[in-house]
Amino acid sequence: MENRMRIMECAKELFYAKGYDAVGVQEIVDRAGITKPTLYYYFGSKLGLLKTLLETKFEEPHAAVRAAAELKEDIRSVLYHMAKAYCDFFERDREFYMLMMALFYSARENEAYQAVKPYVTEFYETVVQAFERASGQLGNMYGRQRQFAIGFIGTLTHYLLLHSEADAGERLEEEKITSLVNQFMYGIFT
Amino acid sequence: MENRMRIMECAKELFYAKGYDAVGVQEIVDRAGITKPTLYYYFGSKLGLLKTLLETKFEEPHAAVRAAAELKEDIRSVLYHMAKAYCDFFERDREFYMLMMALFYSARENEAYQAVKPYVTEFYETVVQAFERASGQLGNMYGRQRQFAIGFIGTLTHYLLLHSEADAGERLEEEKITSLVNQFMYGIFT
DNA sequence: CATTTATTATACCGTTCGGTATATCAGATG
DNA sequence: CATCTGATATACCGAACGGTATAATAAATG
Repeated sequence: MENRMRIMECAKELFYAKGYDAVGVQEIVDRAGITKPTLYYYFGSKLGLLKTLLETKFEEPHAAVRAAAELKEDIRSVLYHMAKAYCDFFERDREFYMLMMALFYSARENEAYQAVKPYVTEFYETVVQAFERASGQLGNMYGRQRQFAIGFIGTLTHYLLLHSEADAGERLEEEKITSLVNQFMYGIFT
Repeated sequence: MENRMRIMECAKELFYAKGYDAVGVQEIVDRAGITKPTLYYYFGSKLGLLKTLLETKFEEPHAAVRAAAELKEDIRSVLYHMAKAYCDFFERDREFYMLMMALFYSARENEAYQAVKPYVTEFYETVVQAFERASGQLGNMYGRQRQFAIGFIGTLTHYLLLHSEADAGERLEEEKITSLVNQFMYGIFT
């Protein structure tokens, strides 16, 4: 059971750094200090390893975002809490977060994309629902809930992507999150 | 020379569909109806093929966005024209656009990411400069040019990503672009 | 103590990987 | 016609790929 976790951790690091397809099973087991049959004993296949990794690490952060999305507060507060939960997800395990994003943006026919898609879709629907619940506060949305959700997630994910690139190690400041949410809510003329 | 172009086209389709690492050179030459030495004659390596592909297909759309970014009009108009040029890029060759995005979101140590990074960075700086040029119109930006650029690009790219997923073939409506730009400029309370 | 069960390693499978040495072949050039 | 040059194919390279048959080991169980 200890090896099982070490394998997942090593796989995460390598998938993050080099990409799912570019990493060989041999490389993973070498880093973990075990041999191939051990990996196949626990996960059955390279893809099974990826799936287990996603399942294990996704649930908790997603629950946090969902909790924020379901808050019975005004939309400003909900958006802020969602953004906060999302950034916490990023902060808690940047490698896993970046790995998920890379997989989601990867080729549609690739098995790694197929594996991550349900998780990201579920997350995305959570945000759409938050906007639907806020219909009353936003005037007539004309069915723009999806568009808002896309803008919101797009702004956040893109910011985190470029933040992790530029300030590799630095903490994400609270006020930066507020500023992003404000920009999203009120636009750029403020 | 005809083979050269066919190889690039086939490579683009396969890289888009399955991912750079997941596609073998053999697969590319099979689809192009030629053999490996022909590919290596023109491009030297698999990575050389990718680099040539990016160089060949990036310049023109990027020039269009840069032209929009340098318009001497008010920021609303500049943003609209940039968004329009960007979406045209997407429309002209969705596969190539999606391939670029996938590469940019892929693992940092991966050679495919290294290959695409300079192009996306250049594009990104173009947008940052558009916001810098508009400083006078936006009040005090407090150095938020980068943040604005990130939000702008993030909203656009994310929208195109999910649009291409949902409405695979459908044309991108003009008014949708306007709506996105408005959302970005004025926020969601309108 | 004997047996079972979970876990791990040795050694190997056939296939595919990116890449190349060499030869051919067609068209242009002297 | 002879030669040269650009373009292409045949056939191959060693290495790495994902995956597995088999056996050993170690701890728990009867």
